[in-house]
Amino acid sequence: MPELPEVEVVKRSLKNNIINLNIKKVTINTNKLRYKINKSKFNKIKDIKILDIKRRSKYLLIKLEKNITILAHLGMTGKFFILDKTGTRKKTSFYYRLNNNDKKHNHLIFNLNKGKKLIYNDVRKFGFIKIIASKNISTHPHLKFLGPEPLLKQFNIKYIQNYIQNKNRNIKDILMDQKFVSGLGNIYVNEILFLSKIKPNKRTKNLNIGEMKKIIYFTKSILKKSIKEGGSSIKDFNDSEGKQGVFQQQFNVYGREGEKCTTGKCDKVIKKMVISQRATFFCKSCQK
DNA sequence: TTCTTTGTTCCGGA
DNA sequence: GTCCGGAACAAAGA
Repeated sequence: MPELPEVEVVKRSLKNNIINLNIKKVTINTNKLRYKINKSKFNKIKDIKILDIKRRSKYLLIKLEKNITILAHLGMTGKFFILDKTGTRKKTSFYYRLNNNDKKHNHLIFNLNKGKKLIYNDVRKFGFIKIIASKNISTHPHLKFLGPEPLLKQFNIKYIQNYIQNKNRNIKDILMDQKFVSGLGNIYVNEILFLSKIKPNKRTKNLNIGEMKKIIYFTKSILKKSIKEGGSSIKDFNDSEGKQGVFQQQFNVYGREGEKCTTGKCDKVIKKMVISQRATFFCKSCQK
């Protein structure tokens, strides 16, 4: 369930660990992830240096020399981790929920110089990795229609007002729509609407300015907080020793069906229902 | 065996 | 043509 903050955390970790290394060889252990893997394209990235790592929405962009970019999406359970030359997993923050012995789901292995390996592991294979031309990134089908990054200034009141004009959708649906704003998933949208005190099935035409302001404020603040904490939408975040992380405890509504409302001013219980095809948690009393 | 989980895409009806 | 909601899809664990 990596959403924007988790992908950002992975990006930063990779940036600290593999930039300026060369790709020596790529071992591919599966025919397809979300999409069929084009093995011949991966064969062409031998002896090419990793220049930079970027993020757009929930996509990772590993920029290589020679106008090549590795485009990766983690899907539900995709993760990257790094092994050093002794085969020890590097102590970085981005390999949650990973069993050391789980070689079965190590689908791609990038052998780098200095004996390092970058491994893509994905239990459910809903993620994907593609090789694309760097110069075509903004027009690539996966990226072309993405809405603004929620942490940038383009995500503001005027933008929201303009976008929802003449639309009759519920606010949860539109926040999860990557064309409207890119990078939010089910978990963060549940949290944003709880903090904004707006019911998830509220029609966007019934939102007032104050509510839009709250959505913007809490979207930005919760994403920033989560990035700072190292990514929190992972249910069972483990550190390198396998100890459970503290972050999964910090959701206010997600996964809290039947528990007392966490505002502290309300004695009602968190309800769960399906809205926009996804598990939706909310407080009937606090969210209007 | 069925249900659940996710982001993304596609399709039918209005 | 456009908008909206629902279904489908991927894989695996409970």
